[in-house]
Amino acid sequence: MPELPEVETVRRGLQPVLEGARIVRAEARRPNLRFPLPDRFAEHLAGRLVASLGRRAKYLTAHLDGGLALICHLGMSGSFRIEDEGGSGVPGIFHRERSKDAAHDHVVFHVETAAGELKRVVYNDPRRFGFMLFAEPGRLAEHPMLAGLGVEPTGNALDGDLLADLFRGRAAPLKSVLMDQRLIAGLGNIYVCEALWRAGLSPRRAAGSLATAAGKPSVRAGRLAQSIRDVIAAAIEAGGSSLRDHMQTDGSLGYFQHSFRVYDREGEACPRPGCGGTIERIVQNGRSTFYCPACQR
DNA sequence: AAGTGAACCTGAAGGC
DNA sequence: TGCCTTCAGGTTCACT
Repeated sequence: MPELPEVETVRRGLQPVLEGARIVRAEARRPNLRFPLPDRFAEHLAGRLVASLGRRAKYLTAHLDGGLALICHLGMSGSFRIEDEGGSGVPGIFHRERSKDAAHDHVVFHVETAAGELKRVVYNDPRRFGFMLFAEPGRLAEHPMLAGLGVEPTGNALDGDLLADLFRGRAAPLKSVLMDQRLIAGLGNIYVCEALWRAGLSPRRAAGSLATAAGKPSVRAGRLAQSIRDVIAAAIEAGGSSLRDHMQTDGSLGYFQHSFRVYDREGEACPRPGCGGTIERIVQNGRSTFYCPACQR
């Protein structure tokens, strides 16, 4: 389920259980996800205290005591859920669904929370595009997985001038450049489509066309930067997007998918007042792009 | 160097 | 009902 807003929602869901908790025992139910799990993965985790949970782009990070950090990526289908130890787990989920799902429960953390409760934190990932790796906590930013990442699309760092700089000289379409994690880290297929619609910019437009002569502000780049920040902030606020009933750590659903303006809306009328266009689906770099050819130029 | 497409893996949905 | 094809929120690798 994971673009940046979904990963941030997961982090916030895990935080109250994991921060200050002791990992009593960890289980790796298979040797690998996308990559092999680290050697002696469960042994290294047993007994550790979780100092804090963080996020960088779409990566979750956990600082553990004793000089160890865990880096986790949810891939395409990864999710965490929290269960009471010995209890029946998430309420409101059909048993049939749960037992089917359990085949993809790949990693289980048995923890004692700061409040002394026993919980299970279960990582489920049918497609296994996710992964977990160890790093040195003081050197997270230099870890190969994180070192090359671009700017976070939240906060003040992302403005029109920065975008114009990043785009300068690039012939590739806006869609592919915005998906490039080395430039902006955390956007994915949904939020790129949504941000471009909000900015009224075509996903096919050459990214370099938003750059201007040095020192001259680009109106379009400024509009795009604002749209990106707005849509990411709104999605985090809504608890992310729940496609295909993907749930948050507590079993509840994010609801930002109801705010999609173009994503997965091929053939529908463009929601921009007075536009009158129809949402189209095209394929760019092997991924679906949804946009309105009438108002996105 | 930059840009595109295939590969990784499983499940859901739609067509026939 | 069942079989087949297509598609899915991500990343990386190979190729032009």
